[in-house]
Amino acid sequence: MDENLDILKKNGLSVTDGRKKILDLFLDAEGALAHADIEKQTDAAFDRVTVYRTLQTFVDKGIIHQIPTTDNSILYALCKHNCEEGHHHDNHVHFICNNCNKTICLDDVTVPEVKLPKGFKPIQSAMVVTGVCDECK
Amino acid sequence: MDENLDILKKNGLSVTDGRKKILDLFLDAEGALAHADIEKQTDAAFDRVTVYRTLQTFVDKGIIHQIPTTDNSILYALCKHNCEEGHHHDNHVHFICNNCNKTICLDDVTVPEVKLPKGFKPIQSAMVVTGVCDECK
DNA sequence: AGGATATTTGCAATGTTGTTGCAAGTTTTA
DNA sequence: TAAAACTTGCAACAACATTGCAAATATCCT
Repeated sequence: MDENLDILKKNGLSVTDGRKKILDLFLDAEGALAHADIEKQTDAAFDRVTVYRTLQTFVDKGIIHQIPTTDNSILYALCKHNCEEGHHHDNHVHFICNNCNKTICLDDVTVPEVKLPKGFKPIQSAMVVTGVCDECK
Repeated sequence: MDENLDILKKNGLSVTDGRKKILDLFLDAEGALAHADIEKQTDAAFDRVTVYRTLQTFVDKGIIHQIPTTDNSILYALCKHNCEEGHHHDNHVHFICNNCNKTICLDDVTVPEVKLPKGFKPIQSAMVVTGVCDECK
C-alpha cells in the first residue's frame, strides 16, 4: 500500500500525479526542500504554478510545514508528528549546514521553552541552528 | 546632538538624508521593519534601490540585523548590543505578535543552547516565538 | 461502468522583490 | 574651495510568486 496515497486520502485531497510525486520527494528527503529543489527533482514535469499550489495545499492540510530562514527563501519539510489542519506541532529544532547547505529536521530535539518578559504569551516557538552537520564534519 | 548622526559617523559612513531618515525610523520603531515598511514611512522619498543599499550597508556595519521569518520576507531591527563590522551578536529571541503583527526583539532573552545529535556542530542559533505581545494581551 | 460534478492543472499575463551598471549628484577631505 | 571619494537615482534586468480562466483529470453516485 502506498504511503503517499494514504496520506492524501486521509486529508481529503484528490489523488493526482503531481501530489503523489511531490509527496514522495518529501518522504524520501533527508532534509527540507525548497520550491526550486522540487522543480529540479521532478525534471519540471509539473508547472511551476502547480508546485506552488501543491505546497500551499500541503501546508494548509498540515502535511508539511515551513521553516524560517535568514535568507529570503522558504523551505518546507514533512510534519512528522500529528499535525492537523490548522494545527501544526513542529516544535523541533531545524539545522542548516553551512557546508552542504542542507536543512535538516532534528525531530528529536525539541525547542526549549524560554521565559518571556511580562505580558508576552507564547503560542509557538521555532529554532534554527546553523553549523556543520554530521555528514560534513 | 543627533543620535543618528553619531551612529553614522562612528561607523565611518557618509551622512546623507536617506541614511539619517532610515536610521531614525529604526530608532523610533518599537519592532522590526521590512523594506516595504521603510518605503511606506518615507513616502517613497528615496529610490527603492537606495533603501536596499542602505539596509545592506547598515547590516554590514552591524547597525541593524536580519530576523528570520517563516514567510518570504526579510525583517531588520537595530542591534542593541555591541555589534561590529562583520560580527553580529544578536543571540536574542525574536517575538512575532499574532495580533498586531509586529516583530519585537526581546533583547534580554538570550537563545538557549540545545544539545544536538552526535556529529552536529552548532555555530549560530536563532529563535522566533509567536504569540501575543504585551500590548495586545 | 459511465456520466455528472467537483477539483486540479497548465498557460499566459501580471505583480512583487531584489540586483547591477552607469552617469549625475552629494559628501568628505585637505 | 577644488579634487577625490562616495552615494544616489534611473533604467534595465532577473528571479520569484500570484491570479484568472479554459482544458484536463479525479471523484461521486447510480
